[in-house]
This record gives sequence, C-alpha cells and structure tokens, in this order.
Amino acid sequence: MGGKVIPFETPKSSATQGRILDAAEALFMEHGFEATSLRQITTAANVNLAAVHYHFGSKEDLFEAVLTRRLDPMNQERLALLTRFEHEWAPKPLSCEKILAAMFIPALKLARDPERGGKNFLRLLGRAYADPAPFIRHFLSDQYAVVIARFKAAFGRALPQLPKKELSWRLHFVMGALSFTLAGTDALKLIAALSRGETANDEMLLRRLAPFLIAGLKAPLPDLSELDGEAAAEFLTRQER
Amino acid sequence: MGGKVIPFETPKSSATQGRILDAAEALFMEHGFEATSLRQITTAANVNLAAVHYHFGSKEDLFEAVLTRRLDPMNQERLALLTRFEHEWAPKPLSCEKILAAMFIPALKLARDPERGGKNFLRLLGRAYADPAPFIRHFLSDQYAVVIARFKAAFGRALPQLPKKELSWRLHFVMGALSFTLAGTDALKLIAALSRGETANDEMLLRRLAPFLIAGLKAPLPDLSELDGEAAAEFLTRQER
DNA sequence: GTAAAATTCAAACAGACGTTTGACTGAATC
DNA sequence: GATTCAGTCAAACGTCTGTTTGAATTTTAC
Repeated sequence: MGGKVIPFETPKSSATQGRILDAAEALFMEHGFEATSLRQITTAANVNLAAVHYHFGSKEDLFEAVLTRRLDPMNQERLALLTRFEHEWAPKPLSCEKILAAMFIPALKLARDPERGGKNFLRLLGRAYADPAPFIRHFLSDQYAVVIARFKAAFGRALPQLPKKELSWRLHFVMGALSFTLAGTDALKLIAALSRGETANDEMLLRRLAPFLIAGLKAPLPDLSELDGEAAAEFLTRQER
Repeated sequence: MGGKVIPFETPKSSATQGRILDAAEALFMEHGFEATSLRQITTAANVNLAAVHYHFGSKEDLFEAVLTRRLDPMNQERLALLTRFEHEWAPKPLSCEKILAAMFIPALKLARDPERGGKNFLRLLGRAYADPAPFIRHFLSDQYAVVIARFKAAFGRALPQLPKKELSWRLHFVMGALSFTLAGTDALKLIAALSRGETANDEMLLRRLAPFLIAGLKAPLPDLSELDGEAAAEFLTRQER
C-alpha cells in the first residue's frame, strides 16, 4: 500500500475513472446518494455522461466503487493492526484502549491524507451508515461483517464480565457515536454552536471521542430487572444520590 | 387494507391532512426524504396529488410538518420535566442520570404510544439528524436550539469539572449514539447480526444506552498534550498496562 | 335557497432523472 | 494498410419528479 499513484499509468481510461470517482466522492458526501445526479458528477469531472455507465455500470455501482476504493484498504489495515497488537501482547488479552486504537488509527491516517480522500471520505462514510437505501446497507453490512466480528471478539476478551448481548449493543452505540461524529462538521453546529474557538480538527476530535467510548464500554451493567410497562418510565429517575 | 376511516372530529379537511401526515411519516421513515415521492405518499393516503400542496405548500413544508407534529410536544415535555426535576432537587444540581432521564422519558413515552407515531417516528427523527439536506439541518437546528441550550447548561452544573468545550463534544457524541440507535433496527444487523434472541424493544434499548452514555459523560479528561502531527497516530497506543 | 368559501379532482406542465444507442476516435495488432 | 477494440461523445430514450391550473364538488354562511 505505499507508493504514489502516477496518473499516466494507463493511457487515458483510468484517468477518466479517477476523475469520476473523485467528483462523485465529493458530491455524494455533500448531498447524499439520492440528491446527487450523474449529470452533476460528470460535469464536475469534465467527463461525458455515458462514461459513468461505461466504466462502472450504474449509479449504484459507482457509489459502491467510491466507497470500496478507500474503505477496503482501511479495513485491511485495521485488521492487520489488531493482529499486530494481539501478537505483541500475547498471551494477555488486549485492553479496550488498544482495540479502539486499532479501529481509529487507520481512520486517522486516512483523514490526514488529502491524497486519499482525507476528511471528506470519512464524512461520506458516516453518512452512508445512516442512509436508508437498501443497497447501501447491504453493501456496508458485507464490507464490515468480517471486521466487526474480529473486533467484537477482541472486545469480548477485553471485557469478559460483559454479556455477549450487552457487548453487541455497546458496539452498536460506539458505531453510532463514531459515524455521527465523522459525518459531522455540519451537525456539530447543533450543539457546539457557541463554543467555536478552533477549527474542528479530526485528530483532536477522535482524541476526545476515544475516552468517551472507552468509558461507555466499561460502564457497569444496566439494571434490567423491573420490566412492567407502566412504571417503567420511572426507571431512569432512580439514582444513588 | 382495512377499510373505513370515519372522520367525525373535523369536517373532512383535517382528515385529509392527517392521512397525508401519517402516510408521509411512514414513507419518509422507510426511504428518506429524497427517495420518497409525493405520488407514493398521496397514493398511500388515498388522497389527490394536489392535496399536498393545498394543505402544506410543498414537499419540504410537508416534511417539516411531519416532524413538528411530534417533535414540538416532545421537546416541550422534555423542558417541563427538566424544570420539574430541577425544582424537586433545588438547590442541589441535578445528577447526570436525572438530566438524561428528562431527555429519555418523553422519547420513551412517545415510542410506546402507537397513536402518536410510536417507534416509527423516532426512527424518522434519527434519520433526519443524519440527512445532508440543508433545509432539514436548519429546521432541526432551530427546533433544538432552545432545548439543547437548557440541557447543556444542566449538564454543565452536573459536571462542573468538565471544560465547556469538552462538554459540547460529549453532548455531540451523546446525540450521535442516540440518533443512530433510534434510527436503527436495520442498522443493528450490522453488528448484532448473530445475537438476535429477543426482538429489539425500545425501552430495553434506551435502558442499555443510558448507562453507556452516562459513563461516557463522566469519563476522565482526554490527554491532548502532544500535538505534533507525525507521532500523533501513536497517542492511542499508550496505556497504563 | 342562494351565495361564498373551502376542498377535491383529473389533467397537464416543464424539467430532471438514469440509462441506452450508434456513430466516431485513436492507438495497438496482425 | 486493414482490422480490432477500448474509449469518448452527442443525442435521444422513456419515465418520473414537484408543482400548477381551472373546473367540479362539497361545505359553510346568511
């Protein structure tokens, strides 16, 4: 995975493909899948409209290609990093911090490299997670199945006292906070509207997110005892005081 | 599909309006704003196509009306509950648990009431949070400005040791995990694909989410000391061991 | 009972959409 | 030099989109 991609490696075909992918990445990120038209993409890429179908087949295929280009290497890197950490610490189980690091570091590296999509791609990815379109959900589900299984197993060893079902939910929450954060920059205005001192820096952002998530993962088990529907609304109001 | 809807509350206008809102709510939730057409909505509502523009003005206005119908009362209830809690505990500051309860209980009540949209509306709301469309972002920003300011102030008193900026971020993470979770049911297949024992119950879900978020809010401050760009990728790898 | 206002309806609007077609280009192969 | 083939291009395909119109209908008011 090292190495600069030289633009004239193939006569002209891949130059067109690349321009389409770049333009599509930017526009999909900004407006979402449905709200982005192929004409916007081909105009921005200075490419003929039919080129999309010639090179990719359809709009959906193009979207998947945009995602695969970055996502696949990043997930490979995540798995490799997790494996490396596990070997370094064997036979002791990895800590939550270390496992989360294996998830975040490849994302950080990608975010810091503008040549590989950088920050924009992470925003696109965060949005894709929340997109209702079935083909996007299926695609992400397939892409992440292996990765999530590996990381879930690792977290299971790091948090042996946590029931499997509880762990599944907490990983779900982690993914939620993560994708929402990555998709952010606009969404953050909702909350941090006043406290805009510095520009939102991706690295700083993930540095703040990590302790938050780790604390959540390590949280004490919830009390799921009283399940009567009526008084259930009061469950949250109890506190130790 | 079940037949006669006898409208005896208002002549007929609001019966039409209500059917449009109900159908739009269901379809927007399922497919998102862009991917849902007015023809789908009016067909599902058994209403003429032009009725949407007559009663609401435009597709965007209809979407806002769908959201406002449920969101406005829920947010009012949240503020009222927070105020009640604050009075009950005055002059002591509220705990995080209590503040989160003021956010969750109205959402839970809405989720449990099928007559008022129930679970479906919360999913729609979660999706709206992640929608790139500018008018949706502006609308939600306006709707939530007051609510978030109140809750942020309350959390600030509950966590006095936490810097304001840090609190803003953590509230952002909380909203992320919350909306992602609410929008879920499909997304959870990504992670909890194997552990499907019981059907996902909204109440159980929020009961599990609350301890996770509270632990995150109370997490120790992140170490933001070394900010050099190169070795920064290693920051997460340190651990106390 | 009649006038006025509110609502419904079928039909059409202009434009954008994803996709397909068939002719055209230019370099590589024999 | 002829043939082949991946790639580009302008144009059109049929369909769907949100929105508007103006007449028909129903409800309300006097």
